Amino acid sequence: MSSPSIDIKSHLVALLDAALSSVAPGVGAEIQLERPRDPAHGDFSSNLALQIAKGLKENPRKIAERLVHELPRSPWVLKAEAAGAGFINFTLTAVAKTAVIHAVLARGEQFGRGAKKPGRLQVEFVSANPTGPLHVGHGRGAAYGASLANLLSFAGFEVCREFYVNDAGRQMDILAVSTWLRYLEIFGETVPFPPNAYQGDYVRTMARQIKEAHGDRYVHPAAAVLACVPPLEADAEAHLDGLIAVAKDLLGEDWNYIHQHALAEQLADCRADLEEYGVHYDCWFSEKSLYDTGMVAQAIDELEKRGHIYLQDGAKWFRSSHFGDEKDRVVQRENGQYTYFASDIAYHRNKFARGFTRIIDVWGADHHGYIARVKGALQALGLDAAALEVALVQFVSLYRGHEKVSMSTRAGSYITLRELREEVGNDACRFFYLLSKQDKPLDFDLELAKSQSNDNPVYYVQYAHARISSVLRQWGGDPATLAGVDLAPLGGERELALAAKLSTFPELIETAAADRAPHALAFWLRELAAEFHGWYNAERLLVDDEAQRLARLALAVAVRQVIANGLRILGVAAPEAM
RNA sequence: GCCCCCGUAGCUCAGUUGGAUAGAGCAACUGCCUUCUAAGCAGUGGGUCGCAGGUUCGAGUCCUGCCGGGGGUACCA
Repeated sequence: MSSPSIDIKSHLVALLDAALSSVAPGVGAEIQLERPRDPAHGDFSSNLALQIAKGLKENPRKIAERLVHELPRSPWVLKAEAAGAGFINFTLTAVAKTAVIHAVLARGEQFGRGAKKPGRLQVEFVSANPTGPLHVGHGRGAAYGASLANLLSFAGFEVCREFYVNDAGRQMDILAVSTWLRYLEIFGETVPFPPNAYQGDYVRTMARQIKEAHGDRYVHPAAAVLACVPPLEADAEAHLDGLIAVAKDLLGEDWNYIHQHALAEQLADCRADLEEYGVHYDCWFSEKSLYDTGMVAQAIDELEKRGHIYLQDGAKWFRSSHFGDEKDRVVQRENGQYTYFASDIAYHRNKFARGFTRIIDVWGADHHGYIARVKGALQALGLDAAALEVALVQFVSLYRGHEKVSMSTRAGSYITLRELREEVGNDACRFFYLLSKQDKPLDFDLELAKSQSNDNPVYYVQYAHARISSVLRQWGGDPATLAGVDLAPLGGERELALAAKLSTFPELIETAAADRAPHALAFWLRELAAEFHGWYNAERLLVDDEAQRLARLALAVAVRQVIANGLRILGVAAPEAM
């Protein structure tokens, strides 16, 4: 059933309720209990007296004292006292605090897992254009999204992790034409490489691969390519679009091959990168498939049927301004092509059609302007827009020392996620990202990350896990046999505090999941590790007295288990030795 | 101009949805390894919570207005 800590909480509520009906019959109040920050304020605290003081027109401190006086006795409560302005602080007995150790040992990996919750939930994250390697900004979205999904799953939700592949549209065309131009270069048919095409070396790599596989099959004279393309100087974007048009024309069916090859290469690289980073998906959803199956057209038709589409200047507009957006938006251009927004409408409509009851989109902060229009479209389609949550991940600014590293995907001059992982390490990387809330801009100093990689907080947490493992090796016994040991020898302040900390784990999972805040878990684990290290330094675990030794080992194993459970959610390894 | 996010210790950041004397890590300084891993521990110093009002028993937290930083404001994705 529920965790011991929650049982104790409801137990205390019952005690307070009894006292309340004795002190102030007929006065109703929602009894709140919280965990005080300051250990001097006990294990639980209630502001009940402060809440009812106004109605009773009495000094809250006096009410608190009377409530304390009327509290029924309990074997779990060591001390209850009025404090401060009128708080009632509870200190639990050692038995109540150490009970959690047995719970942890009994449930193991499942300790802290929330009860199964109704509904199906989707977390969509990263969803980067497969037009080049992932960069450090994606790394943040990946760390956040993956940890959030794990957290929600552990909290009891059914979760589907999804990557939306933007495999349709202009950006993919630009990648394909960039590849082709590099390919032509190899054969001496040099077309000036546009500054707004993809500059990265990986484009040259793909060009070489195509040459090795198919020789000169795709070569056309540079003069023919440039023949009827608008000049670069006049309009760089028109020039690039002209090159794409010419490429499609000259290559015919072969264009699809180059397009497909570039897509497959980049997507494979992206998947491998994320896998190495410990980020796994249940579903890779293709944007192109929305077009192929007619879902984009259907979604726009549906909007049209509902009367939310109008024609202007040859384009189809969605009346999003009627649904909270600043202005109306084009869904189908004058030239007949659908906009990105159109496929986004179809995509989100499809998410609902697949039965998700809660949809969490993790987007880069630069997309925040899309929230209103996407929600507006859902509403216009008669869907529950409130079921869509958007978590915005703010930008990562990369620094080398004091110098800001400029990041441009097209220019190819950026630090990739892979480079970052190699320099800093996967575990440190993921943990570092989670040490700041995703909705705040992050300055990531590479020099600092490297210099700090040795005392990165992640190692602090992992070290606690390794230390306990090491002690267990020295002890030589089977940790499983500790499940039923007598915990009475545990009475030290640090031991009880550590046990009390463990008992907050299930609550932490609940609130962190509800807040979509995996960073709260990272901070909590650091606190747990700190309490353990403090205890470890103050007391010896492998003492001569057997009863005490076993009790301490049981506590240590429980700590190790909870650290492992937490790190697993964050996608960080829990090493047996360091 | 309008919209969104942010402003907390020298630096990087938390702050339990309005609670008690605002906390960590890093950096600085002082101690602790012949005993289970010193990637550790114990301690010291460090604050006008951007500014000014307001709401109430009580504000870092909620409201309004300024100041400062970032992002957005396309028939791009």
